[in-house]
Amino acid sequence: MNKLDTVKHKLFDAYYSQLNAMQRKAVTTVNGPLLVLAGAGSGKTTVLVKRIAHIIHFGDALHGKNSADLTPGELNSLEQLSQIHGCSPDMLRPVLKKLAVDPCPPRNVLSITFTNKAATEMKNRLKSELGDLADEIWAGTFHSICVRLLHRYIQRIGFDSQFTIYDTEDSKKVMADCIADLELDSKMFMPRSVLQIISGCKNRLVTQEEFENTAGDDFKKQTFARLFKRYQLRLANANALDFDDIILMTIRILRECEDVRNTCQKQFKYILVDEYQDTNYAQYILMRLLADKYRNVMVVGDDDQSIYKFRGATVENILNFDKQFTDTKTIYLEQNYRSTGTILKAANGLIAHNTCRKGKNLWTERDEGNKIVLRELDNQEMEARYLADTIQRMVRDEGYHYNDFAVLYRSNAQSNTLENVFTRSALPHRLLGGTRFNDRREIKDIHAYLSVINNPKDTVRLERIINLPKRNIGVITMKSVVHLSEEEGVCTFDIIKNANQYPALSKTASKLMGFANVITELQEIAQNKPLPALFAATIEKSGYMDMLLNSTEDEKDRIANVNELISNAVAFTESNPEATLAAYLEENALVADIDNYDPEAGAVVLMTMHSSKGLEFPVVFLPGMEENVFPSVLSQLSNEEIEEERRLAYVAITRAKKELFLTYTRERLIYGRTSSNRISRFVEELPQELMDSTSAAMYRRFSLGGTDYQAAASKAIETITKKRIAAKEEEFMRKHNPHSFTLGEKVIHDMFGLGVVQSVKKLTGDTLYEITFEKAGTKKMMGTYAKLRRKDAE
DNA sequence: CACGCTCTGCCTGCG
DNA sequence: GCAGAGCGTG
Repeated sequence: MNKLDTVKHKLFDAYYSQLNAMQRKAVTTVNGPLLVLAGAGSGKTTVLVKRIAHIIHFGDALHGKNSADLTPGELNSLEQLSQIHGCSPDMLRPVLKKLAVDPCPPRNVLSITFTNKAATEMKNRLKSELGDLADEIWAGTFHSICVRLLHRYIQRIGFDSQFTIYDTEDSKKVMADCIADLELDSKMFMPRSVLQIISGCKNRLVTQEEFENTAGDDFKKQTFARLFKRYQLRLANANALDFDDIILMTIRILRECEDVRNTCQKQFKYILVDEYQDTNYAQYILMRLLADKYRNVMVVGDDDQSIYKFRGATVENILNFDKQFTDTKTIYLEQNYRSTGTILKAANGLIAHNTCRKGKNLWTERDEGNKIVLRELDNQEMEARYLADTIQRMVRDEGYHYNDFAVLYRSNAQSNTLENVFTRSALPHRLLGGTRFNDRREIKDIHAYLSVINNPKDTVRLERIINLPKRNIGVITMKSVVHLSEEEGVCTFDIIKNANQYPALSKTASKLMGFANVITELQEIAQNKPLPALFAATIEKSGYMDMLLNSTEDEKDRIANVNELISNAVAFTESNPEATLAAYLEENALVADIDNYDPEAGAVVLMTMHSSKGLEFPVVFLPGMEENVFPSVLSQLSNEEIEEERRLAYVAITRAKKELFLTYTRERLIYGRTSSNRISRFVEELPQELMDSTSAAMYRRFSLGGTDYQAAASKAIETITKKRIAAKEEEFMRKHNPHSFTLGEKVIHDMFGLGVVQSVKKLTGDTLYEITFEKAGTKKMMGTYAKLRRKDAE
């Protein structure tokens, strides 16, 4: 190492004296692919922020080649500076800037996070680190970044740049319509599950055609393929994208348009992705497409905190990163600044039971702290009371505040009892993750009006509001409207506007046109007046407010929420110079949560373990540590799912800074019936010496008493459910697919008579059967062409 | 076309 | 135990 290098290292070590050696390494390694495996509470956000600042101020100052214009005198003065201790970063920065190698303009840095919450935090911290420079950085969620790009380029693949974004509920509505279109049994094909399959395809970049090709003669798959196609068609007609499409279309543009790809690749010289364990395949491809020119891509994540596989995340992204990007440097951040030694040991002990992991061991300089408390309670009511009492006691005797406590549970259903008991005990608490403001019915309704005003092609939203308030326009009328729109090739709104021109609509024409007039009138207001006025007019002229006011039920919450929306419009107009309706709707489509978790609120916080990711609390309670609750019954099928649950437990445990309480009950109400579950395997997997001894004794007793009968019972239930599903599928196949037969089935052929299926060989697009006929011997024939009928043997 | 009754299926959840 | 869907009736 030459003198300059030595001096540089010393100076940067001083500049980053607040960071540990590994964090410093992550911050200063800026060129080339970099994988940072950051354990819980290891200061990864700090690393991300400092690294971006480093890239902007100094470029690759530490490892790049400095232009050799430092005089020996300058070098000496640098060396002297490096020997002074306690130089503040503000003093060092101007000096270090002279050593900068290709510092990067902020507009060429792309920082991707998963949630809006994380994005906001990132932006705030960049702002305080970099001041106004931060405004130019491309920082946001995958979706917000893609939407920005789509606005610029989506017309390149034949879409209108004024697209609408459909949320999950809209998508469900579209899918329900598709299922109805194809006259399918709605019990066989539930919108939710079909959408899950389509989303899975999109996440893995499987196209409709590819999916269709793999379907073979599996009728169910074929039907999914048809629904997939129909769904996309309906979206396209409504000029709408679902959440997955936002990523997908961006990829399509980058793949298909070389010039756009080149522009983007040049634009994003440095790319940083947070929570990389939560990315799916499509997002990986997107990142690749953007990063392929410079390959300056850093991903940060923790394979042990991957808890979103169920929604398409593939932990393989983080596990394989170093194989996908050659000469990746890997840095482990294993020093934890959050939890006590005991809590960390518990977390390490638990996660060690997982097999598929990179392997990482968190450590801390903090002291051991208190043992983990485990308590058995009679039922969920007692459990909630135990939590309330313990919290009250700790506030009274140990100087804690209410906002020091978090209660984390596996499923939202558990929150009910907790909330009731806490309210009764006058314990200040806040419930997170219930119905979000934007998900409330009345808010969705008004947003639907606004969406239709903005994009009349938006049939889904149109159907939502056309009879709300009641205008006596029913499903039948809308069916014929949709039918006409398909026939005439005009959008549904145009049909409604000119309803009197269609004989089929003669009965309801005046009602339809009345509705169209309201929308047209509001569209004019949208053109000429500011947003708050438009919102007020929409609420009035639609008759929505009157509907609420005249309701027989108490709707004061809804009225308040609707009025709140007008204040939102005022706030939006004030903070956005270009406060168009389109901009408002777009922001609201992407902002899923007005997540105002306020640590200062002076209240105990209740939320799911999932939504606690990224947060920390001095004291954490984990109620419901029972098999079939946590791990959930529904995840007991495969080891993979159990490992994901275990990671969830790891996440939950590592939220705690000082104290951790685990509770389980002898009995619990699940789906309205009492059940008794044995203690969670995750409790048994914790090192016993870390547990509070009094409770450990109790635990052993219970554990020995409780055999696997419950597991056996739930297995049985699962088998029954599976059989029921299988039976339904079978019935469906028989009904819809007369050319498909199973092994051993009796069939009738027009010429050969009665036979038995000997073998089934699936070919692309058809199936080859070998059938032994009573009279004609064994024949091979294709399912589609042979005139085979099923012999219903009952 | 609206209302009320019965039946079913149920986790976690970012955009 | 509860919400949402489906079905039958006024």
